[in-house]
Order: sequence, then C-alpha cells, then structure tokens
Amino acid sequence: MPALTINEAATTTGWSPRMLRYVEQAGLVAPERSPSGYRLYGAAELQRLRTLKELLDRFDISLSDVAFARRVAAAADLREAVQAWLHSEARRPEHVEAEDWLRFEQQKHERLLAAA
Amino acid sequence: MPALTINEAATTTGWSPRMLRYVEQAGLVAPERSPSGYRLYGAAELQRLRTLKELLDRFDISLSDVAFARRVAAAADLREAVQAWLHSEARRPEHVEAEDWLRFEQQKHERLLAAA
DNA sequence: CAAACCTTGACACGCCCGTGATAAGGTTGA
DNA sequence: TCAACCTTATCACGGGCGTGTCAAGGTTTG
Repeated sequence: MPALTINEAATTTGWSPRMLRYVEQAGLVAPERSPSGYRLYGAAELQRLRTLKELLDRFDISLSDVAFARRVAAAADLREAVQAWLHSEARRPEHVEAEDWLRFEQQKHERLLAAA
Repeated sequence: MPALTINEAATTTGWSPRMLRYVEQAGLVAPERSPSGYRLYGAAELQRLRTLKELLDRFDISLSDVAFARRVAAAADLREAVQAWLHSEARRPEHVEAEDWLRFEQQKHERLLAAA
C-alpha cells in the first residue's frame, strides 16, 4: 500500500499542504510519520480528509465545530453539561427559531454571499 | 412574578447588558418582550443565563460551541454526518491524543495564562 | 551532489467573536 | 415634563480562524 506524502495527498484530496498540517494540528486527521518525520497519508487518511471537506462544505461548519464535537464525544461530563443546558430550554425560543440563531449559526458563508 | 429589564438582569446574572443582547442574537437565551419592545427576563431566563455562564467557564467553550451543539441537537442530518465522521476515525490518533488537539481545543485561555 | 521534496516556524491578511462605548431616538413613571 | 431607562445601529479593538508564503534546514533520489 502506497503512502502519499503531503503534497501528493494535497493534490488528491483538494486540501492545500498548509491546511493538511493545520487539520492535523486541530487533531482531526493525523497521518503516520516516516522515520525521518515525513507525513505519510494512507488510504484511510485520504478518505477521512475527503469526507471531512465534504462535511464542512455541506453544513457550512468549521474545523473548530468538528473539534468541539470530537471533544464532546470524548468527554462525558462536557456532553452531559451541554445536553442538560440545552434541555433546560425546552419550549423557549419561538420567535427566534427561524430568525436570529439560524442565521447566526450560518452567517459564515451567508455574509460573503450576500455581499456579492 | 417580576420580570426584570435588561440592566437588572445583567446585574443579577453577571453578564453585561451588551452581552445579554449578544447571547439573544446567538439564539441561546431569548426573553419575552413588553408591548413596547423592552426585554423582560423571567426566572427561567435568569437561571439559563447563570448556568450558561457557568457552562462556558467550566469547560472553556464558546457561545459558538453551544450554538453549534444546539444546531446539532436540532438537525438530525448534521448530527448523523458528524457522528459518522467521528466514528470513522476509531483508533486513529494516538500520538496526538494528549498533545495537539487537546491544547488546540483549549488554547482559548491557555495562551493567555501562559503569557501572563 | 544537486534538484526536488519534506519539516517547523514565522509573518501577514481578512474575517469573525466577544466586548465596550456611543449615538439617535422611543418609553416610563414620579 | 424630565430624568432614567429601553431600543437598534455603529465604530472600535484585541485575539482567533483559515490560509498563503517565505525562510532555514533536513531527506531522498536520479
């Protein structure tokens, strides 16, 4: 099985080498390393990189969001605290529902698009 | 039951009036409004504001994180997509586990503390 | 050995987040 | 009525995110 170097991986996944390092730093996709320290991307990593990109694009979320989800998935106390808080809202926001928060949570691209 | 105005609510919750409006815009705590448009915070909102603050402080997370969690809780497709991606990692990062991503996801305060 | 590729570290830039302040104008209540 | 409080909108600012680029130095390979 051929392991790709960072530039090759970048080419076949659509990420830039710079971003591949950044994604790794965010703890989302960490490739093996050669004895001399070169990143070696295997089939699994390439797949994860492609699906990650699709995930971010499709829902317009950020790496931080995924990193947070990962943290939530790993830490029971965090997960419970967040869920508890969310449940405490119940039937709270009605008027907001389709106004502020939806656009707040999606503003990322929206503002750019609106400005075009 | 007495509903507090924004300044009163700010005083008793520890948030600033400015942040109360910001939190509302983020869709996290939306108080009722008087006929003339004044925000009216009831006991439930005050409670949610206090616990929200504690949640943020305790886990060093952001309003965006909570907003994202809220979105995930509300949208099944997002939730499933994120969980699917996370599960696809399985036994992936070992060397990172306690290094990069942990501090990446917590850098927010850490860098400030380290700089002090 | 030299070209081509890798590594980390740093500077830079534009946009977003959290936050305060301030302006211009409506509401409330003694 | 007038002080005190509310509303939205806006400017400002430091720090973070996403991203490119460049420098200084190792590695690989023809």
